[in-house]
Amino acid sequence: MGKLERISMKDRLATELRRKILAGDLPPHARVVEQDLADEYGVSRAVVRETMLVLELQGLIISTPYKGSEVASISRTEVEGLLLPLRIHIEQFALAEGLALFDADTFEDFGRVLADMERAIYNKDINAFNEADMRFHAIIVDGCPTDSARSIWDSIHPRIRMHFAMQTGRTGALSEFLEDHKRLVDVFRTGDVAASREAIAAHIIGTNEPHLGLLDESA
Amino acid sequence: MGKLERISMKDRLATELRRKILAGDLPPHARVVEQDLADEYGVSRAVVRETMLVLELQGLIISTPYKGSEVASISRTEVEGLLLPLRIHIEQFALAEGLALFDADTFEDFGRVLADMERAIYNKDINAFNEADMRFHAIIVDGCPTDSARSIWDSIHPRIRMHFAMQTGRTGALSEFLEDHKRLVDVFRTGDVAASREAIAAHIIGTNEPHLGLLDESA
DNA sequence: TATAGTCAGATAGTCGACAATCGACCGTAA
DNA sequence: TTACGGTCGATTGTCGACTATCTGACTATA
Repeated sequence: MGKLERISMKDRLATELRRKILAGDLPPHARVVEQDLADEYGVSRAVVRETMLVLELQGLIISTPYKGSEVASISRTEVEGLLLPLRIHIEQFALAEGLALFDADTFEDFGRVLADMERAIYNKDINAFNEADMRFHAIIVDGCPTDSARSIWDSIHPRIRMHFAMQTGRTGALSEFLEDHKRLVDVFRTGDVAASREAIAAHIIGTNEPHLGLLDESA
Repeated sequence: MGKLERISMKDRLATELRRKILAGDLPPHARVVEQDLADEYGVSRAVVRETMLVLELQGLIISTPYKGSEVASISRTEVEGLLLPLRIHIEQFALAEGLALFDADTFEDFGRVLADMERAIYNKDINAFNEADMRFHAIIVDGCPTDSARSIWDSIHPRIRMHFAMQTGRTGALSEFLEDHKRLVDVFRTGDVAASREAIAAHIIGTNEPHLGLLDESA
């Protein structure tokens, strides 16, 4: 068993709950009770509380003192007006600072993610595809030597993903979406920072703006 | 005693520690031990841990599993390339969404902050001035009906403030800085969203860019 | 001497229990 | 009936103790 990595219960639980929220297993406004989660996952409430705090600061959970917590709901206004522009800026910054540091390992990572995307398309597993998409962009942000980039990205990105997880119209365009990522990697390989910044912005806008037809108009 | 507000120990401790960090009482790389804080403030380690988690997600603390935590240090690159642009975008968004909702109460709040700034200048209390400055911008962000604006602002702003707290050259220009805020409020009163967005961007850039002379070149 | 093994102290990770608070329900009286 | 006030269950806030892990020092051995 590859037990090399020592991950705290808090982080594992946060990952699991995030997955559930993004997959729709925990829909917006679903009530979340600390003790229930503690029982369900066999951990203490202290762990659950720290997990909830993380998710709250990432905007996925809203909690009220002595009353409880519930899954947040994200509005279109905040995604399009606030979160997406912030995300674009972060990823552009990460490329400006980090593109020159991309090495063979980095592009191997990209390759693995692209392969996972293909597999997800073959299996028609949209959650797996979304998870791969998230890892794709995480590689970009992690490629930057400035740690806050990843930290801020983490606090913004889940909300965006959650918003679009509520949409259903994306499935039809998955293969086109994959091609878009492949083209991005090609641009990165050239090492051209300005072109890469342009490309990532166009990618994020193009794959998230509803009027381009990748997403439907519901919600 | 005005014990109307019911604020959790976690939040009170977070505020206190943030103040200490920003005031320089806890300088970058200072070691932070949970049990010591628990003893010092007479709370349990659980409270301290949740506090530290908040500060870590806000980028003021770096913690390593089983090893401990220390106060973070912020680089000029990340402030100027990442944090300031993000902050400008957030406050512009908040004005776009919230300016129309500014009412008499809002401007009373601004008035109180401006008065506190004058008092701080009179007392030559730069920490009090900075605290008032933070409240000034918090009013803007809170004026926006989109909650994430404040939540993201909270996760970005402390780092910026921390960076400039390390600088010393600001004192001489405090009165000019106050006038800048007064002019901002005047623009807000006109209700002109575009002008307000312009003004806030100019304000943030102008009061933070070192080359304008408000700050020295050290660090 | 140099290296590996062991131990002890410090510190974070986790846990179960107690205290505080909230909201709903219920009884009573005007 | 309706408003008021008390009780009670559910849930979060806080605590002290136990466990796991890390680090550095000490020791044994080649």
